[in-house]
Amino acid sequence: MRANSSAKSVTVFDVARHAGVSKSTVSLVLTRSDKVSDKAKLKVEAAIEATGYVYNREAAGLRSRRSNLVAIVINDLTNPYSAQLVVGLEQHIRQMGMFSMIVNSGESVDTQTELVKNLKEYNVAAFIMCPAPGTTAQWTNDLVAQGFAVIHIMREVEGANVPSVLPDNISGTRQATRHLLDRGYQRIAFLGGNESISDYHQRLCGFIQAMTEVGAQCPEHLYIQSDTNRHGGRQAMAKALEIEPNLDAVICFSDVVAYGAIEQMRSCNKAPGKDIAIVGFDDLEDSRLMSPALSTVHIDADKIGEVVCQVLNNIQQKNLKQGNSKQSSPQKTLVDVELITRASS
Amino acid sequence: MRANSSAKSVTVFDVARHAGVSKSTVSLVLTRSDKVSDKAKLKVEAAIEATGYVYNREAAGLRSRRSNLVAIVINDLTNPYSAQLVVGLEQHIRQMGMFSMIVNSGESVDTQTELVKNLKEYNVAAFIMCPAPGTTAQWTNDLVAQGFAVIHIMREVEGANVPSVLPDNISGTRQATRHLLDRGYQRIAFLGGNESISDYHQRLCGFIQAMTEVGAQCPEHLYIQSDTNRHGGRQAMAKALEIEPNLDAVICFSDVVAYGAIEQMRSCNKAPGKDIAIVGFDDLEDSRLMSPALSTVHIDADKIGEVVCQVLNNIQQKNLKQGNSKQSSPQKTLVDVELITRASS
DNA sequence: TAAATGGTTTGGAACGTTCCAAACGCTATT
DNA sequence: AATAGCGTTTGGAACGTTCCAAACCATTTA
Repeated sequence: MRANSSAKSVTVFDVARHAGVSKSTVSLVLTRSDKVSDKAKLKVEAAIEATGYVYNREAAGLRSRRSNLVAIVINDLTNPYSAQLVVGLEQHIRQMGMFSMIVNSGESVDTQTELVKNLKEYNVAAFIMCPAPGTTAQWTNDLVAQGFAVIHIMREVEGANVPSVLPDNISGTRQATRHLLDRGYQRIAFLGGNESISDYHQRLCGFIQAMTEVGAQCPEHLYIQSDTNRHGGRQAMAKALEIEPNLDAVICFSDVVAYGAIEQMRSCNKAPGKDIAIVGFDDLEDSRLMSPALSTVHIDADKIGEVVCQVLNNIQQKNLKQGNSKQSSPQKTLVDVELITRASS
Repeated sequence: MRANSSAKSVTVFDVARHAGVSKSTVSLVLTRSDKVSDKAKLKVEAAIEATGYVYNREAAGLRSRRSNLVAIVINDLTNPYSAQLVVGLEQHIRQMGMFSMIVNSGESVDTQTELVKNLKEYNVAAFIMCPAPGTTAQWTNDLVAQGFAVIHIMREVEGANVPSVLPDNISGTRQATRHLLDRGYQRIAFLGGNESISDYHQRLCGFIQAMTEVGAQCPEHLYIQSDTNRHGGRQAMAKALEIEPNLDAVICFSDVVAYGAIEQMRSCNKAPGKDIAIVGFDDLEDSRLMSPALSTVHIDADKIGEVVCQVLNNIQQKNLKQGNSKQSSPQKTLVDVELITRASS
């Protein structure tokens, strides 16, 4: 708890007295109202500076019921792509005059529930979340019904009535697969990912689409699920080589999975990019710098942040106009992705 | 801004009516007071459940001036070690019944200033921060004087009157250097890091201590500063090899720097662990999984979280007792580190 | 029986802001 | 000179909680 300073804090009244105006005028300046004269505004601003006044958002929020607090509920901060995404989001949110706080569910739906419950008490305006596996449509829709703006990123929840912003996963793996096929690779595995998350289905779908488009047979025995971390990548690669020792290429669910797969290749004396081609997904900075550099599907984290903010803006506009007919149209925005080919394929 | 639900929100009064008690009794239950009968408590809890009441922390904070919001101001979320640290902190903070929010300064002191200014408006109880380079003692002390609890992690600010929790950097690089010397390496460089952050000095100091302890000469021309990311590591390694082509070992400021250095070694056809031994600092998960696995100094992120919470508790106890004699004793807690030797050395 | 005790409960005031409707001060119009 | 109009300013009430001192009630004590 905050230190209980006996010195009472500086309030609008103090500022008002110092500026020779009323508290109401000070409030108008604070809320950037346009119906206050420039003269008054200057006086008040000077008084704020002089008194060391700090705005009390608790009091303001209590009275106005408004909030400019946005919660970013991320699935796993230790995943480098998530971190990158969050940083992009943060910047755009700040640019639109709101304040963002980050919390981490660690892929646990229970933690996520607990966090959101707490955040509601803080009167956040919006939840931008990458839903943990197991998030239900019911729970999500309840949140919306309670008047919170909710936007899903990276993942969708079937039946949830909220807008989502996603990379074009299907296009990404489709491009990657086409690329491998064009280069003449034949025995291709799809490594990593997990059925409980929506992007897995989409990325796998792109793979299947590309395969069927060229009339190749889909190697269902080579869809190898795993945890979406480095260790999972190793395990998936090991299993793939066990099933098909003559594997000549792999598409990975993510770059991190690819890193694990590469480690595993190396410990089997297979050279990535030479013996086995490999393509990732995300385009982490490391993928560009490692050797051999990893071919991968680039997702523009900054662009996602931008789109999320647009969507957020739309929701707020709509809420302002329509009052509270919570008929949100759950649009889905796909952000373009781009295959980057490097030495690994 | 939060949707302006015309349905007025459920308040303590509604709960009180539903439970057949007064609002004050409800408040006592909410604040977990022990001076409320079990019977009343049960009735109120049932009413809370039935009415769908959500606690309004803005109102509560406005009246009580208390807060259980802790801000974690991290220097760089995209740095994997920072992310790991933050996750550890978050867990411990939640365990002690407080709520933590994360914000990212991105190593920019201006962003940091802006963020903290905003956070003050939200009445946060404490700032746990890894100060951005350029953070001044004056600014930090002002923050303390305003009644906020401040704890520095990972880095210190000279002259700042706040407790800090740090890994034992000196011991870490000292152990690492001793290890290399014991193994017979002679031409050792110290790669990465930057004078503007306190841990650089400490880690370099450990290196120098170990060298002088065995009577070796300190290779000042091989202290090569760089950005603390992968790219910096590459550059530093390149420079080191230019200065001393017969280099046989390097100590890196961090694992991430080591990753970059390894890439650079490889593109010069030097095998890490064979031609040049390399040791990192942080012990990221990747370091264990890569090949050759990276020797490194392990920092226990979870332990740091634990210690930070203890320190936070102490501050709060003290503030509760002493009222507001803000005579904080800025103790410094070193968390033990451990050298992990692997194939890279 | 009356009074003291000690644990519970309670209503009113307060926290610092925004909202609202009324008042103000100025210029332009009648 | 009186009025209308318009932009600016203002005081009082309200937001939902906690604090506080007083009231209550069931026991125990005198």
